[in-house]
Amino acid sequence: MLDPMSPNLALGASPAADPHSPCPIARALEIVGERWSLLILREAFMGQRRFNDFERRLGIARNILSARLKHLVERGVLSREASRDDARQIEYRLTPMGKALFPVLVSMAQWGTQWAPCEETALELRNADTGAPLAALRAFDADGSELTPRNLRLHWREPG
Amino acid sequence: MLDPMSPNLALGASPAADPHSPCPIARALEIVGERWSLLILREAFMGQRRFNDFERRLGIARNILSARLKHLVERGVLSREASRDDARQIEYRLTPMGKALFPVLVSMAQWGTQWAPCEETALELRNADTGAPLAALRAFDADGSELTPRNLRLHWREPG
DNA sequence: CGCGATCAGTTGCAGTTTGCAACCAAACTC
DNA sequence: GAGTTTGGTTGCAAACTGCAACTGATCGCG
Repeated sequence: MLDPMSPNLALGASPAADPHSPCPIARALEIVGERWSLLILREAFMGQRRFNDFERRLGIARNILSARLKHLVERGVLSREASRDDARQIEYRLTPMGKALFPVLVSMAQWGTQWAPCEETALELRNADTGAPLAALRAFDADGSELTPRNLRLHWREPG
Repeated sequence: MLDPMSPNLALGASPAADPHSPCPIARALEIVGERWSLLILREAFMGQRRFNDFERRLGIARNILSARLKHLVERGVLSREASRDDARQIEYRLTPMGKALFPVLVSMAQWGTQWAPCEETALELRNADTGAPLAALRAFDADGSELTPRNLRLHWREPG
């Protein structure tokens, strides 16, 4: 499956979706990087829980939805449980692992709003208490200083 | 291509990669949601600019890399220019649109580090000036109040 | 200039994934 | 117990991915 002698195994190398990549971005993509996965999670964050609702709201093929939900459940992003009211109905809910993906969706939504504008962007991010719109995501380091793209650096750890 | 009468065109409906979706997340995914795209951008943020370097560091097939770079250039995420030193070498660089994707990569890297841990996570996010590690992304609203997952709400805009 | 090497691709083909539509079984409704 | 709803599965066609081999422009060197 993976050839350990491959020159590609130098740092950063990975098939597009390797769950054992040293890169956390690649590992995240193995879990939520397939087509539709993040849109399913968007709906989950907006309160949807059921197969038919995901299907209708997304316009996704049923077999694909089935495969994605299974994958997300296996990876621990969603939980799967039959409804108490009606044993036919399966409820898919965000786990803590799934809820922790919120910043990923927020950063994508903000980027899409700014850089891929549309006649009508219909998704809004607001302070639920005051209604104030979301301004921006900001990064801080362990000392509490704010980081900008200029001084926030992404790099491979030196071995040793 | 798109049937305007489709019941799926109720809010939130979209093929997985519809550039005209009212959802900015879907529009973002149309641009950077294909396999490999975010990993290519990771390398770009780490300073890579050339075709052969992307290929070697990612272990990606050349035709796929070619297609992804073309797509990212067409969408405005990367610029493509021949090197002044050597006309064979093409330099792919992040545009402002591309640089603005940094929070997406950061949020994914943080999530992957926390929820898809590995023997050795080798990607680090640090304050370039002090070396302090990144703590977290934080969201603020237009009034300057900090937002948490509890009071940051994602919802469809009411029409009208 | 002429020759081989390098760079950024393209092409052909096989295997995988996606998507549509039809089918299915269990559980609820009446 | 017949029909409906829910959450799937299956079969098949089309699109996408990936490997390997090929190409065409440019470069460095003698």
